[in-house]
Amino acid sequence: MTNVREEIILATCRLLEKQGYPATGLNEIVKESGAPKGSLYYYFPEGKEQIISEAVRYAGQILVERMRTGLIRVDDPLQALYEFINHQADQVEKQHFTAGSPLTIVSVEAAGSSERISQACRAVYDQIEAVLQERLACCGLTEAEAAEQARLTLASLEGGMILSRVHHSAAPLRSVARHLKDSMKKAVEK
Amino acid sequence: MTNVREEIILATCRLLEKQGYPATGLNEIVKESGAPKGSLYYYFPEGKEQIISEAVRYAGQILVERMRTGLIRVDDPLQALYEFINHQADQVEKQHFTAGSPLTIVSVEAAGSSERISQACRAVYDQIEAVLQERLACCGLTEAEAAEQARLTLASLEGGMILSRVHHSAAPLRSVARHLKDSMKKAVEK
DNA sequence: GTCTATACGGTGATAGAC
DNA sequence: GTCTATCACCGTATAGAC
Repeated sequence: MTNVREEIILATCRLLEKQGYPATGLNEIVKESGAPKGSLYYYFPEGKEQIISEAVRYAGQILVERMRTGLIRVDDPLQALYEFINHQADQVEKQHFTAGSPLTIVSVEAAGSSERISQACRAVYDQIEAVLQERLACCGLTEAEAAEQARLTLASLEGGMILSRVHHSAAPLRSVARHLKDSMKKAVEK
Repeated sequence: MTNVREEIILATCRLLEKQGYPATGLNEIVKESGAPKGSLYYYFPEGKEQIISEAVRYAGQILVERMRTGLIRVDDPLQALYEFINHQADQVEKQHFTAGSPLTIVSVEAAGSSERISQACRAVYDQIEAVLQERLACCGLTEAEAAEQARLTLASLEGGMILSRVHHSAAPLRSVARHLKDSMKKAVEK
């Protein structure tokens, strides 16, 4: 992958987190990336859908990897998850609450308009659930229980991101972190 | 409020749930509403931001009212919440997973671009939290505990809506409903 | 209140020179 | 690989007749 191509993807990711899919124009991407104007359709001959799809995959890959490594840095899975979400809250706070990977916003926007982009989003979500499930299975849950908990964790996380963004405050995300730790601890102990 | 004005608001709500804020054009609103072309800027002289803001407020009002009445139809607050979320899941299912009030998508999209619309979204979220908090307080929680649970419930709900939309399945939302009932029951009993 | 016409800029996309 | 020019279309918004 050449440098220019990657710059375009990175710039697209940044713009998507802030503005979403329809609001992000190709001209804007060119400007933000600093790429030569003629390069867009050279590297992405299938146009906007291709660029957005690849950006979602790219950002998703990074997020999944960050989760995977983050969740094994601490022995206790629940404590690890707690710290990971709080770390996410720190990041979002630093970036003035416009951040959190393009995933949330793009998946909602593309659900009805682009099957291609939707599919890219779904793939990332599935990976995230898989990572969570694998890590939560270490708590002594059955596979089905771990899968269920993973999905619920993901839902809370997404909701927390939204509320933090809307309220311009990291508090909702931190509430989610605390609550998930406590409630799952009880679920495991029972 | 004249009929035409209301039709415009209603049409805007429908389009917003499907497509979001930047993807919904004024021409599209005119067409969808069946309103006379000349009426848009007559009823909404401040343009697009005004239309969207009012649509968010309108849809939010309906949602809040539906929650309020839904949550008191059953004696047990937790059971009432459970049934309400499942009812939402039914609705979303019927509308091919493009529905769920314009709130989620617009709040995320407008967070960085329109303070006016953002504020309208925040106001609705605050009302929803208030309704939840009031109802959950009946479980014997302190006011602070009820507020915290209300926020967490809202986060799970939002996340569940997103996942259901992305997966074209009501399952995530139903998981959220079940889990909230169970986990809060334990929290109350302890 | 509503209609038509239009201004003006932006959009995604393509063609062809270099 | 990149640039420039250009396409047809869309967007929001406004003006003025009726």
